[in-house]
Amino acid sequence: MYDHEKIESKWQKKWEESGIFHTPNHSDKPKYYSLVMFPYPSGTLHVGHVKNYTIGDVVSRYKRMRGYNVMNPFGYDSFGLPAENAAIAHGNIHPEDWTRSNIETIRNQIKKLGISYDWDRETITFEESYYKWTQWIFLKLYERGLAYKKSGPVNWCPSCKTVLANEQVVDGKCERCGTPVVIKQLDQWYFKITNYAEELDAFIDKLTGWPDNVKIMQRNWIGKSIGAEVTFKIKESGKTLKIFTTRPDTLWGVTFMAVAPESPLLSELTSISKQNEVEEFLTKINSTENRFERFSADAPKEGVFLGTHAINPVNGEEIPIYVANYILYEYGTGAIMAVPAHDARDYAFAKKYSLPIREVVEGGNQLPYDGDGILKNSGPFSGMKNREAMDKIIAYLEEKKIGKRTVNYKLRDWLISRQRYWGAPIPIVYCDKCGIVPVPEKDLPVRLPRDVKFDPTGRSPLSYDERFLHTTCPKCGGPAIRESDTMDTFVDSSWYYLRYVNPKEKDRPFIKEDVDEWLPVDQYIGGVEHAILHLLYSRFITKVLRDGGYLSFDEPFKNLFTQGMIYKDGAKMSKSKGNVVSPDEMVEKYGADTLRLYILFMGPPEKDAEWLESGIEGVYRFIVKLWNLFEFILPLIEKSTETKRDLSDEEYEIRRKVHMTLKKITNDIEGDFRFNTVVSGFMELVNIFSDYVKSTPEKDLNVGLLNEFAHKLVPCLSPFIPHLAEELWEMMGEKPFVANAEWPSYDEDAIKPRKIEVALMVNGKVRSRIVIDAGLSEDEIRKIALNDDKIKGILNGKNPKKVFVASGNVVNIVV
RNA sequence: GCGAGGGUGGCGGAAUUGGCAGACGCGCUGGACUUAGGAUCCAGUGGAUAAAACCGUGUGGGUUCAAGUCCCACCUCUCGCACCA
Repeated sequence: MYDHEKIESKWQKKWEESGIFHTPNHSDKPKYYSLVMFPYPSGTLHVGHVKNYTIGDVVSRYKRMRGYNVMNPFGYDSFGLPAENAAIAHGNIHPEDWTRSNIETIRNQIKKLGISYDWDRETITFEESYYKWTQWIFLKLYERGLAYKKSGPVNWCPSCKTVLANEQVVDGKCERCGTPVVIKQLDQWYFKITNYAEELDAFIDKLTGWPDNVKIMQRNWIGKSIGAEVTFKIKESGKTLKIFTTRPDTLWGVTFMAVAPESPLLSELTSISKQNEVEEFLTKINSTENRFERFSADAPKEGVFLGTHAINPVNGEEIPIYVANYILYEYGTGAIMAVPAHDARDYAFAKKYSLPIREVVEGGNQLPYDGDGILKNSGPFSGMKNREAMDKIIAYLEEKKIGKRTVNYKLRDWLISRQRYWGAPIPIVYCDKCGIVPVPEKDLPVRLPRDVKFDPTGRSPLSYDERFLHTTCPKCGGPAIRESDTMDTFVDSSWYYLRYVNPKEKDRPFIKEDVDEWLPVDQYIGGVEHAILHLLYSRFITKVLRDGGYLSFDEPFKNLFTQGMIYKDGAKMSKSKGNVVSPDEMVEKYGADTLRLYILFMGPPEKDAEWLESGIEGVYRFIVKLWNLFEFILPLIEKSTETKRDLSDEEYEIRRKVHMTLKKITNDIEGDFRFNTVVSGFMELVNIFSDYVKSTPEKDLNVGLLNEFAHKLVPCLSPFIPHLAEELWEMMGEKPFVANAEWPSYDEDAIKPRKIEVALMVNGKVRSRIVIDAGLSEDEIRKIALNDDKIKGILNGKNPKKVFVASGNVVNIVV
């Protein structure tokens, strides 16, 4: 009887006692760093997590069997809003206690899944020993001018009561809670990720092991565009107005200018007579009902003439300046030159306010036309192809000192302050005399006090804690006030994969030599939801640390795999919908091996999949079938004295299938993680042997064949169903652990068939089948095919036009 | 609107890259064993048909001895970005 509970607890204990999954930092073996995205311990794990960790575990165990020194660590992203909110929701229990108890639970859940983590490397981001170094990273950025404080418009979530980074705002709503975000003017800390925009964009090309969709998302987010900055003079004031354009070739088609409503230039560009009208317009578009829809692409284009004019530097024309709702303050210079003939938005605006439209690119059959063509009405550049003229026009602007080549990015700096309790305090103090002073490295960590009222109020809870707040200035020794905001959790998670290398290190975040040896991560596995946030931040922090001399590689993650989600009843699992599948229940009912195998069997791992109870039952049946098969054949192998026996044709074919399956599953793992077909390969093979054993009298069974099958199959099962594989391995009389066994090799010779079945087709339709010896020449096959009775009947004496023999097992006769 | 990836039985999904479509699993049908079956085992299962011929990979065309796979046009779904000048 297959008893999963007994087998699984037995081997989990043995693995733990023997410490076989502890990875030394240095080894003769080649290294392999396998990493899964660590969880927020804001509750218990669901089967979606199990999918992530199972894929990671299969990879780790497979690579271990392939002779690598595999690091497979685990940790908890345990600071931040989710944990804090959950703690508050559960009756104001302290976030630390809440999080710790969740970590306990999760750790136990994972141990029951038989994941081969090196628990000595476990890392918890809220612990002082970790966040001390998160603060250290802040200081390193500060030293290099990459951490700065500025006042400006920020995204504020009224429900979470904190600011959010741009990356955390989705469709104008808070990424976490879905509350519409409002814009506030606040003094906040930023990381200057824009300094790395160029490299973050350029190095995407080097991420050959990343899925394309993630790379495209990062590229879009960074939003690099090449163009020119052009300076227009203001006729009335004599001052200048700079704009950014990607289409300097259309400069001669400019018929008006437009500035963003938020632009600080607005007041000086507004003539006295227009002030009231402009005020009214601003009030209107900032009203609550218009505030969000204004930023949608299909909002109507609206604006007001400011009463002033710009002078087009290339042709001296006077053009009116407008304020317009479709101009984004944060992009470019917050002002544009408008070319209605060649831009749909400018066109709509021009139509609405009856502004002139001048075509300068010939090509399209209607306006607006934003494609390529021949320039006209464009002074010295008329008659040229617009693409070719582009460079010449920029050179012309530079020569006349009215413009220059410019690169623009959509990426904006990373806002890292949070007005919440559960995070790493920003290590800064404010001194009346010295101003902003960073906390010296020797004084780290700046401890997060435990006893504070941490309910969200809109201000950091630390700002009410007098004992935390008051300190002395590290520079002058005078009284000083601590920064009370904490850091975004994404700062914590942007370097955890480095800490895993030296998790216990006291004097530094990690040891350079070790990190340089282990990194980059060979395989990173997680959800697509982190395609921009976490993955972009981690790339950024890696580059910052590299430039600070703390590590020597450019990119943290060599290969990335994004697994699909598991749905239930057509929806994402959530507590509120009551459709969460608990791994504990499944482990109890079917065992961890079955759960793991089912999750891998559900479909291609990168695709979303629907959880079906009947599906896991099917996999459980397979496991039992496998168990029963081995219970039957192992005693036969044990008591057999038979040494070697020639294989019958049937046995040869079965053995061939063993080696073919071995080859197939090895390819499927090495290829694109096609674990679903690996599992079906196991099933097929077990079916074949079950049938063989059932249909053959016991005395006629080829024990050598059974023995080979067992010794080839069980190690292959080990990464997938590790507990059962260990148990079978032991039952076979082998020494533990099969987890340390070598990945079985296959014999190419055994894959060569003795006999092959050939499909005989006439005009592409199968009309007959014959079995022939393998290795016949095409001519011989052709002859046999034409001699086949059924074929002869169909040909009825006629001569075929042509006979194709394809890949040895298909013959097509054309008549 | 722009970008990416998909459309194969009742369902999840396979198909040495142009060579016998539907592997494997679920579900379903029939049978066996049973007091019982939502357990297990056996057989069957793309559609249509008494059976064969026949029809079948979103649609229409094309290339080829041969197309799920290649080419052209279209329909449709999912995801991401979305006034980025």
